[in-house]
Formats: sequence, structure tokens, C-alpha cells
Amino acid sequence: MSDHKSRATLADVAKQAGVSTMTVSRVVNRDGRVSQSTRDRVNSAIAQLKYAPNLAARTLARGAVQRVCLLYDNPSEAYLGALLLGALEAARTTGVNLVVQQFSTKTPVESLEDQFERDWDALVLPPPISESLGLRRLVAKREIPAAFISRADELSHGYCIGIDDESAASEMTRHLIDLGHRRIGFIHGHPNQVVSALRYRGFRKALKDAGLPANPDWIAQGYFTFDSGVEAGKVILSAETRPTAIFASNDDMASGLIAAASMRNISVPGELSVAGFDDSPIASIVSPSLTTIRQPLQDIASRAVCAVTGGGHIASDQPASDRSAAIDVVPYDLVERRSTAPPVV
Amino acid sequence: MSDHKSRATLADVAKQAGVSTMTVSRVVNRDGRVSQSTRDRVNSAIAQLKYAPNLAARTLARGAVQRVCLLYDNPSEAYLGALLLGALEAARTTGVNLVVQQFSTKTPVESLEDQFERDWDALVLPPPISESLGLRRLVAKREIPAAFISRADELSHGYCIGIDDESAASEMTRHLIDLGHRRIGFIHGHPNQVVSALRYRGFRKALKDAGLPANPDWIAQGYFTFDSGVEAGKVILSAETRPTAIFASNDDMASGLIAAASMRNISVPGELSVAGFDDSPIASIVSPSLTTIRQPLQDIASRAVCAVTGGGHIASDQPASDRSAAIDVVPYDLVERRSTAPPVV
DNA sequence: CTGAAAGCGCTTACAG
DNA sequence: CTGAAAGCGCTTACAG
Repeated sequence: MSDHKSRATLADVAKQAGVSTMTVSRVVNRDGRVSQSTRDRVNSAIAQLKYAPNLAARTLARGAVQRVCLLYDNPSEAYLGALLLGALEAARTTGVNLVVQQFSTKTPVESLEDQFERDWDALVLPPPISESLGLRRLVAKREIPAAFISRADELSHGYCIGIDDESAASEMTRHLIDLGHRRIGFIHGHPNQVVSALRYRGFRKALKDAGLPANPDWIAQGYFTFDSGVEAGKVILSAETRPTAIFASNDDMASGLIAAASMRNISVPGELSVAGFDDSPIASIVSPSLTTIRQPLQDIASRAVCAVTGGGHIASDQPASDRSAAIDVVPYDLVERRSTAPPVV
Repeated sequence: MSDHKSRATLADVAKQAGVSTMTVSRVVNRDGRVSQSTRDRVNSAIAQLKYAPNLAARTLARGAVQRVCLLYDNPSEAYLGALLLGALEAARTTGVNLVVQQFSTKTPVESLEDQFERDWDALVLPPPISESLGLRRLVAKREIPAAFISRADELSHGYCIGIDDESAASEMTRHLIDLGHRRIGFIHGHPNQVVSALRYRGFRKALKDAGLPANPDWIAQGYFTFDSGVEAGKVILSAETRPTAIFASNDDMASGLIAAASMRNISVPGELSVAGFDDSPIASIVSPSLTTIRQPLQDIASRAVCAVTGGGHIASDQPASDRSAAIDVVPYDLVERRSTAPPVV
């Protein structure tokens, strides 16, 4: 009645449409077995009353998963921001609560075991946490609904989603080759992280496919930091014959590399093309802006949340056996900006 | 009974402790009127059963605010990340759902009016959205519970929280003066944003207090971007007599300024001290790292969410009249890094 | 200080 | 295709 004060409920809509609450519930939840005419009547009542379901009531009645926990290590705030945005979007549509919690790879896994079902009901694990073996074991043992944001790989239990780092690195290398580069260098990522090896492998593969050599003088170790990019740049750029392009395993290092080039008055991309990876904020800020690989983090996080909540309220058609472990590989984008160009002949 | 499958409920705890569910509820919610012995018994039952309240049931029973909406324009993902982290923390403790939604200052305010009470029940508004007059009017008119993250100022309705930009800028300027600088430049922020004027005012005030002149040759217009920092830097650094320090209104511009100095072989901080504002990610990445102002964004967002939810479930002791408009000013930090140093005499 | 009752708004079986 | 009943786990009055 009173438009003010309180929101419309199922009962209000039912009354207005002259049906039972059950029927309204069916319409709202897209249950097939409602006649078109009834459906229309209900929908117009919903529109009139501006009805929206009460999430708390629904969750309670369904006995549904209530709290999804997103663990984070200490990523950049930008990375975390993209993840959270996607996770929140999915949380809204599925009606779950999102809880976030810091978790160092050094934290004992046992602490999580106690929290399961007390503090949260499912887990979303971004890298590098997703690589923790102890965590994977715990998830399998306790059968915790979990989504690993990680490279696609064998999982005894849970859902895995991510881009194919190796093929992304190959594609970036091929991009440089296609521009005409023949002398191409590489800066490794942190030796402890799985993606470092994958990106290097992709680089080598593209080189090999093109029949190009991998000159050790043009390959240097980095640690994913700006400073390590500067250092690696100094090393590579002092080689007797310089490469005309260098692929750094992430944007922070690529930016450091540009700084190193600038110190030596080597112009980018005129005398040196630079490619990065991640499309982090610095990629657009630095000058020249970086050609890089972007992964759809927001989408990835969103799908991860949906996966552990059973994809929203629509019951899964798939047999449980198929859902105990599943893998999704999502597409990435090669973002071409101003740091790469054909070599000057 | 069965430890597995389902979580313990109030009833389980009540049974275990030999009391009514009401009493357990009182203990959980820290209601005073429970004898110590009963309280102990209940608490030990809670611990034994690993009981945690079902948020959905609580929200439903309380008829509490359910969904807080955080509007965002298009801030950096890092800024948004910090905000979301804080908001989620508060959402968890107060038991509300956080929904996020993009909102351009060009979006018609009316679209929000329809969403109120259908899509969300309260609003958290970071800058620059918080400055929108149309939005402020709407909030007042519909009496939407809202928290403005903004400079402290007059508000007809709602809660306002933020740092004092003017005094932060003064303090940064004083920091440079204390280091021994007498020739200090400034780069303006975007002319459309309120904080730009506040930061400039703080700069001028500190200069005036120290009896120092503000040389127009050392002041340039910027737009909060890296490139505008480069441009402004070029202008100021080509002055006949150069300043020994420059305060840029944000970190992106300060980074651009460092790049401009590097092009002219002016060493930072040797020949030029550079100060920024915001402590954005680039402040730690750039070389030398930036002395800057950090605002406790996470804490601010957290308090904003608590404010609109009535500070959690504990009923406010304050009369309603006091709560229709309130202002909180939170402390900032001056983070000293490597971009500022005493001038070389 | 403690408890019995009713209800928050929805959904899940169970009927027809 | 449609509906009456019971219940999800809590809290808010209301009693004592």
C-alpha cells in the first residue's frame, strides 16, 4: 500500500496480480511452468510496484552459499581493484556476500581450515596463492568449493580459470617479428613464479618457429620490479650488438627498461622497441606508452565467483562428476601502443 | 549433531548451553543483561560448535539496510581497489551487501532515483561524484542515506569524510621549506576539480607564512596526467632562475616532472626536489621514489560504509537530528621518500 | 536476568 | 499450470 517506507514484497506483487506468491516466485526465477497470460500480469505488477527480490530472504530460504572469500597476497592495488570489481559484479547477480582476506603464502594453511563454513563457504584464489600446493591439498581434502585463477593445469578438485601465458608471450614475440625485428631480447620474470617460465617458453617458441636465434647476450634476469628492469636493461643494452627489440615479462620491468634506454639516449621505439605484459596502470602512464598483453581480470574474477556459487541460482544441468574439476582458458588482448615499431634499417 | 554438512545455528548453541535461543542471541549481540555464568556457558558452547551467525537470517530479521552502493566514475584501478577493500571490510562486519556501479558525472541523476530501494538502500560517493550538486540535491530530497568522500564542507543532508587537502598541501610545502628550499615551484591540478584549488591554497599559505614569494615563473598549469607534468616541467625548468623544489599536485604529474628533469639532465633530488600527492602506485615505482601525501583511503571507505549503515548493528545513541549531517576529517601521512632533499648550496 | 511467540521475505517440497 | 503449508535462522517486541 504505502509507496513510501518499505519495499514491495512477493506478497504485494501476488496480491496486485491476483495470484499466489508461489506463482510470482516462479516468474521471478524464470521457472517455465507459468502460462504466458499469468506471466504478463505478474510482470506488469512487478514493474508497477518496482519489486526487487530481497536477497537476504532468498539466501536464507535457499540455504545457498552465502559468503565467497577472495584471498589476496599483496598484489598491486590496481590488480586487486580489477579483481574486486569483477567479483563484486558476480556477487551481486548471484546474491552472495564477498569477503576478502589477506593470505600470505607463508601463512599456515591450517588457519583456513577453521574458517571454512564459519567465516566463508567458498574460495577464490588469485596468483600466486593459487599455486600453493598446500592450499590445493586442503581444498581437495575438505572439498572446499574453490576457483583457482591460474594457468590451466591439472587440478584434483576445483575450478581453474586464466589466460594461456605461453601463447600470449608467443603472440607478443611474433608481433615484434612481424614488425621486422630479427634481434630480439628478453627479460625474465621472477624465478619463483610459474608464469615467468611460461612466458619465456612462449618467447622461445615464437623465435624458434621463425627460425630466429636466441642470443644469450640479449636475455637477462629480472624480478618483475621497475628497478630490476633498469638493471636488466643496462646489461642488455651494453651488448656489443644491441637487439632492436626487447620483450620484458611485465610492464614494470618494461618501464624500467625504457628508463635505462633513456639514460643511454637510445630512443624508444626509434632505436629500440619495448614490449611489456599485464597492461598495468604504468603501461599507459609511461612515455612512450607500452605495447602489452591485457588479461580480462574483471571477467576472470566474475567467472570465478560464479563457478564456486554454482553459477547463480540456476541449478546446474551438469552431473556433479563433471563439476569436481573444470578448466577455463580465457582470451587475452595484445594492446598495441607506442613503444613498438618497425626497426630502423 | 552432525558436525559435517551444515553449520551450527542459534538453536544448536542454545541446546548445548541449556538456555533459550533468545539468551544466545543476547550474548552474541553483546546485550548487557545476561549473567556472567550464563554468558560463559553460552560462549563455550559457541566455541565448541564453531558457531557463527547466519548473516542472511540476521539481515532479514532485523529489516536492516541490505545493500550499500559505491558509485565510481573512472578512477585509477588502484584508487578503486583501496576503496573497495575498505568498503568490503566494513560490509563484512556490518553484514551488508556491497554493490558497485559506474556513474559518470554526465549521467542523469534521475536514473539513480529509480534505483533507490530497488537496487540499493544507501550510497557511498567518492570524488569527483561527491562534488555533484545535482546528486547532493537528490540525496537531500529523497533522504537517501549517503556518505560523501570529499573535503569537509557544508552538507544539507548526509555524511562527509575526507582529509584536509589544504593543510596537507601546506604541510608538504613546509616540508620543502624546512629542508632549506627558498625557491619553490608548483604544478596545478585539473582546474575542474575542487581539490586543485585546495592544494594550491595550502601551498600559498605555507609560502606566505614563511615569508617566501610565489614566483609566477615557477607555477604552471597541469591536468593531473603524467604528460601534463612533463609539459609543466618543461615550462618551469626553462625559467631563467630555476626553483630548487617543485610541488606537483599529484604523483602522476610529479613523475612527469621527474621525466622532464631527466631529459634536461637535472638530477633529482640533487638539483631539484620533487614532491607529489596521493601516494599512487607510481610514487613507489618511479625513480627516485616520490615524497608524497597518503590518505587512508581504505579506512575512509570503511567508515563511509559504516556511516550509512548506522555503524553496524549497534543502535546509535545519538539523536536523529545529529545524524542528518555529519563531517569527519581524517589524518593524512606525509610519506618521505627519495625525491626530496636539502638544496645544494 | 530469561524465555515463548510471531514474523522478516523468500523457497522447497508436496498436492492437485 | 497453480497454490497452501512449512521452514530457512535470526530478531523484535512482549512477558515475567
